[in-house]
Amino acid sequence: MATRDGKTLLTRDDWTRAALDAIAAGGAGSVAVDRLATTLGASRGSFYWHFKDRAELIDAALERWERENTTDLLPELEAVEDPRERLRVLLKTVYEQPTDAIELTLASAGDDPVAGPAFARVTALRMDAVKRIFLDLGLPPEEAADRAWLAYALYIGHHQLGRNPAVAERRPETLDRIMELLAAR
Amino acid sequence: MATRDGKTLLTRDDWTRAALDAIAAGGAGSVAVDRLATTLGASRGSFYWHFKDRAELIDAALERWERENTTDLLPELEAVEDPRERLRVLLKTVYEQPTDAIELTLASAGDDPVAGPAFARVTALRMDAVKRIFLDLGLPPEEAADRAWLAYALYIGHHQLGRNPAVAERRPETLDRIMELLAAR
DNA sequence: ACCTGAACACCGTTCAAGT
DNA sequence: ACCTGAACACCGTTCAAGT
Repeated sequence: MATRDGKTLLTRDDWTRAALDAIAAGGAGSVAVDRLATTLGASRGSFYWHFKDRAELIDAALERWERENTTDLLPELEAVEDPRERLRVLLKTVYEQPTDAIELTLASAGDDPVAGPAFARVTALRMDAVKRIFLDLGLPPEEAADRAWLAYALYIGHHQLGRNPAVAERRPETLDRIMELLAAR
Repeated sequence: MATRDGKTLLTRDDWTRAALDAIAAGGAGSVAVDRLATTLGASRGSFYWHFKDRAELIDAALERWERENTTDLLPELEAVEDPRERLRVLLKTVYEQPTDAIELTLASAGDDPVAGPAFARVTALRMDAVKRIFLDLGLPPEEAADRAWLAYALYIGHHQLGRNPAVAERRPETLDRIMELLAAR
């Protein structure tokens, strides 16, 4: 770790980690170069040596999250042989975990030039995994694709709805019935 | 219409309409008092005579949208007697209409102090209407509530996913199969 | 009653100058 | 190679002063 006058020099990674914390705490909108600089004990100017601009910082942060939360996790799920069980594990995990703020940032990203591409990559990987479940259940490809869309839209919508306390009260206590419906032949 | 030195005096409504346009064009984040003032040919200071702050402006804009897009529209849907047909009409409308930018802003609002309450109100009204469809189809209340959650989460997720061009390509061409699944006994 | 204009704070971005 | 500090633009908010 390089230093100067007893001060630790900052790395690109330091800024990225700080940005990811900020996103988790308050969404992409709350990433402020100014605030991060103060937190890290550097000047705003310093930031621009490591990154082209604010967008590049957010992109780097989301890429890191993507690796840790999707690319590295999917193989674990795919290891579950029985497709019905795989669906159950997936829904349960999704349902029980508190809503991840970064997940929501991505979901709201749409065609945003910064977060949009990250959202598209993550969604493609996951929706394929869900479709495979339905294929393994014996459904024809078209039907499997439809249900993957339904299931993934449910996932996104579920977390979006859960964010609002008043709305969250309407959430079913158990996903059993929904799970049955999704897996129906 | 009051004037002074040949200039039209602005009303609260003028600011609200301008804000709604801005939200539709770029989400709530793109509502800038500064820009609106320039557009309307007034100073920023003038704005603060009509509104307490920026949040109050956005709230007023969303309330207007809410009236025009939910409160006034639901009775029309409820007029459809046959619940199966009512579901079909609802899904078709939702599916065919291009994604409304304000709809997305609301969906991403979560527990945001400004847009959150508007989101909660709209969601409650609509989810009740969807639940009534399933009740009318003869499902028990619990089951009807579950499916209303599923259907509404699908709605939210569908539009969220559709925003991203790469993701939107995976959208099923027809909702027929999903409609069948949702309406299944 | 409604508006202006100056002031202050916050933040993104650039850049010459420092070590 | 990495950082500072000043500069500029953009924007939210306040407020004394104007009509």
